[in-house]
Amino acid sequence: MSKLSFEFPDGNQKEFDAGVSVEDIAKSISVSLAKKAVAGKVDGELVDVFAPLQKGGKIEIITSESEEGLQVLRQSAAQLLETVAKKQFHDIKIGEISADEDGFYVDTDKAERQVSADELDELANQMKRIIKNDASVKRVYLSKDEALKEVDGDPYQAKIISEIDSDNILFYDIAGVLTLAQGVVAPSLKNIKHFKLLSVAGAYWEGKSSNPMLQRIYGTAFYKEAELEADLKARQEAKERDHRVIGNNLDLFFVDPKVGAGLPYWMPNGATIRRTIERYITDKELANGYQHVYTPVLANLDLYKQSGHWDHYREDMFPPMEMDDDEMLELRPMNCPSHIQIYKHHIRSYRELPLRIAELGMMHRYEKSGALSGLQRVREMTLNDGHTFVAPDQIQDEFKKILKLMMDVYDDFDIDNYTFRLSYRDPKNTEKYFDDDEMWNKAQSMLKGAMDELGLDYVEAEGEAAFYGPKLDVQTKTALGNEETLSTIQLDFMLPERFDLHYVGEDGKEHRPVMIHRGIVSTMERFTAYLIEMYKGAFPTWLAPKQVEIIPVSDEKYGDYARKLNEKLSAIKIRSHVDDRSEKMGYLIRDAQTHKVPYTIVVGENEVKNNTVSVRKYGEDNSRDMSIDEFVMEILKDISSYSRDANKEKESVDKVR
RNA sequence: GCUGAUUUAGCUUAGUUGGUAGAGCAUCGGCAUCGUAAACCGAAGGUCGGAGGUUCGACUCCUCUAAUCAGCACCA
Repeated sequence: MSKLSFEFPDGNQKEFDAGVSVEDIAKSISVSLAKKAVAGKVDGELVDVFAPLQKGGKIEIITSESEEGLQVLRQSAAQLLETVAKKQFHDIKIGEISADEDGFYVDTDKAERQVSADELDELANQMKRIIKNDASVKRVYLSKDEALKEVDGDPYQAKIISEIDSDNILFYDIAGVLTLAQGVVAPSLKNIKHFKLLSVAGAYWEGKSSNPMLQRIYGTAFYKEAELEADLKARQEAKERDHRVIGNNLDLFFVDPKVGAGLPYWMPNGATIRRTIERYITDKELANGYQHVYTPVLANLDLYKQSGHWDHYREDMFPPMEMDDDEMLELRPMNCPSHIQIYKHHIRSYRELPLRIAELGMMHRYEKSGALSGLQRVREMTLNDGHTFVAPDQIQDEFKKILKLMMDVYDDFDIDNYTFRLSYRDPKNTEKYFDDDEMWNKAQSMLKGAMDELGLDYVEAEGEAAFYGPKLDVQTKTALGNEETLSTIQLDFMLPERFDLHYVGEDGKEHRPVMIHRGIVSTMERFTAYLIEMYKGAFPTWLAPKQVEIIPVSDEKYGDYARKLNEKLSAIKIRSHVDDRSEKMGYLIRDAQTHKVPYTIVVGENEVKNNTVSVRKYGEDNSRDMSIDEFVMEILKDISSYSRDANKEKESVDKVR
């Protein structure tokens, strides 16, 4: 029998006979380790404890303590859920089942009616019964033919089996039911003590919308009760962070179904936040060499035919309006063609490059109804858009400049939880994109090269590019954990070609510029939603709709002092307000706190006498007495520094030089 | 768009064997003028998302439709 060599995490090497299992290997170290082992990991791949190993490599024994141990627990729970689902519904079909850092899921398909949320409790009870009475898991290996026979009548399982590259297919026998292994299951189910079935939702088979939709059952599981409870609590808290909830509570925005889905209204409070962001980013861009413009939201459809949007982006566009004189007008889905018109309006010299055109450009996209979500996904949005026209040899430099600007802006907003994603076209589905292999390859490698040169980490994703070029996307997560793109920088060789753009070079000849599309603070809608969730509605002073709430202890006696103070603050553009409603002071303070006003000022007898204010900052329990001038100094400094800690400044900007 | 669920006063929500709706907060009116998270009393406010149907009678049952939510697919 041949020998296999294994290397342990501590560097030790050991040899075993081929066909040895992880359990055997663990036993050779210690019996207690073998007992604790829930799986093994060979060369980075999880394996069942009992699986006969056919090749050696780096080996790790997985116990409940590790990340992978948790994954095994969840996979076990998923496989158990599959078992009870099969017992409960004899005609059920099973699609993909999976476990990850968020929990686990099992895809099901039932002829009559899909599994409903009401049935989750019953399924969970049956899972518990098996864990209690019959927790052992037997391994059964079937040949491919036997396996296909076993899952007869279930096309999804048959498809999965047919794609397995082996004639030795592992099934788990749980309580007398065979389930195809779609991951690694622990030796026993007795560790599944703390789990919860969370919800059901549709999910396309194999993730393709052309395929039938299955019913996905979501759940989660932990080794420790405290961890499960913490997780459930975190899910609850995520809902409290939801920008739609906060937006309603703080009266920031709303969507009226009678007016239209995905068409948000900004209430004065939300509008103030948006206006502050807009002023900030406009000033920032003007200071960085951008020229701000205004261009029409409507244009002749021909413009979007020439740009390629009509061919490649029509699904996301509103249908054109046919006018009396047969002209077709289109609501723009993107601003790039508009800025191209600005570029083309004059003959451009190489001396003007890079030419940076920016606009808070309103666009309309016909988003699928199911995609709409508060301010995160809407049908009318205003993008912090910018297009730089550069000579080919300026691409790298301009890319870096944009990235530096972006990180500078992120610092001002305290955004530090994001990842870079290089988004390429899908090589298998090229008809979605402009057809020019050479340009795609060039643009993609240029982007990658720039990122590598800057030494920044990124992930690469095929099929995420814009139809006209590859992009660098900045990916963030919403409160509910969904990934979304915030900022983006896109390289475009196509539109300059399509619109026959040129500039006059030093040599007096015409040259083709390259376009860089970029959005720094995303759309006003999405960015505001992101900030609401990030700050949990407690906006830093410079962004807060109301910065100061002044509360007189008694309106009759101290109201005048409060109003005079308010005038003084308002005169220097501090967003201040006197709450002179005839309510008890405690009530007014509570109101200011629940609305997360950064500064609450109480004025009464002492303050009037000493010409001072009693200041309570949001998040602090104690109030401080200070003179009015001291307070003005403090809040002005707070606003001008974007409410940042002085020592935190400029850290990430330095990363991009 | 798809699967499932939901839709009751401005907001949050109660209301199952079908007999035309209760509450808290907010609002308004009184009363109180009060030192750091909700004083007290009273009033007004909904025909139960919309349309159609079954029924003597529907918020409660059925059909269609719209929107919202979870997720999938799609995306700033």
